[in-house]
Amino acid sequence: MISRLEALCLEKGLKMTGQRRVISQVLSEADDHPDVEEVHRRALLIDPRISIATVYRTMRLLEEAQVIERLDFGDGRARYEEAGADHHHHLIDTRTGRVIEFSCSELEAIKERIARELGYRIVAHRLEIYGVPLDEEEGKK
Amino acid sequence: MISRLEALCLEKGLKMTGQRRVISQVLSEADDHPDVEEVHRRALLIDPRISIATVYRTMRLLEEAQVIERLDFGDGRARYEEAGADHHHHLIDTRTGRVIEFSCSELEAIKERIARELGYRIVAHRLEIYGVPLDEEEGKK
DNA sequence: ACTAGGAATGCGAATGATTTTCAGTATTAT
DNA sequence: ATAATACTGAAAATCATTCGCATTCCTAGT
Ligand SMILES: [Mn+2]
Ligand SMILES: [Mn+2]
Ligand SMILES: [Zn+2]
Ligand SMILES: [Zn+2]
Repeated sequence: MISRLEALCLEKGLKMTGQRRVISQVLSEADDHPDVEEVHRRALLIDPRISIATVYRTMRLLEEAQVIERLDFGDGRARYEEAGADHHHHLIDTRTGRVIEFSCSELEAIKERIARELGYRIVAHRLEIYGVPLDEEEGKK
Repeated sequence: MISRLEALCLEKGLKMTGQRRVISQVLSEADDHPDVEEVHRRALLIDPRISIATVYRTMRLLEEAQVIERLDFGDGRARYEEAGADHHHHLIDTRTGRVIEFSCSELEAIKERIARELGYRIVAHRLEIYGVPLDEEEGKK
């Protein structure tokens, strides 16, 4: 039972160590956007001798290998998610920290058009929406 | 000759010290997106005894008072610009670091619609495009 | 399976941006 | 002018992340 990410690492010819296998598994099983500390915490449950430095190194390696994506939700730390899934963006509930994913082809098209009009080819982009639930608002009135 | 930002600070009832006056002036005169070090550098030209700690404190104060906006272009440090101007986003040239501002009401409308559909009211949002010039690409071919 | 050599790990120290602490100083209302 | 209070500079503290280095682990070649 090798994880999706482990398979990807093998394809890319990365040396597979025990800790990389564990971290790959953690990331393959994650359906959220964990930060490094959280990945480390989950990795320790599988193998209690993985150091945080190795998690940092591995996250960077996987990011450079394009198998995971680094996100930034405005607090100081980097969040990660498996790459390759459908392109999407995030709406962050500022009250609870809950993250909702969304995608919108119109948005992507407009963004492409804007870059083209400005004479640029897009190499990356980021879009995040921070919000509060509408129903909580009603409650206040 | 009090600067725009100084006027805003006075309106908000902030205590006006020499260093705040200087930093307000620097920010009022800026037409780019300086980071804290750069604001400090420019402030020192006006008054050479302003400490970087005070610049950090004042930037935070001004941000909380909503007279400036904090930006994040992906490198580790915060950038700032005067708030209140027309809402816009940024395209960052990854080769040169050049920043191009743009705005697009369609984009804003779609973003509002998405949030509403997800049951949220937007309290903040960010959109940046990172790109490389099209003409440089042609040159390569 | 065995081994050599290069790469990866764990630990702690180093970094870089930002914040905080604290003693001294400036600002504002009286 | 004075007192109360907020602000400042300098250095220490934080926090996330990276690095240095001695040790250990893979993997290709035997
Ligand atoms: Mn996601
Ligand atoms: Mn701008
Ligand atoms: Zn997109
Ligand atoms: Zn916008």
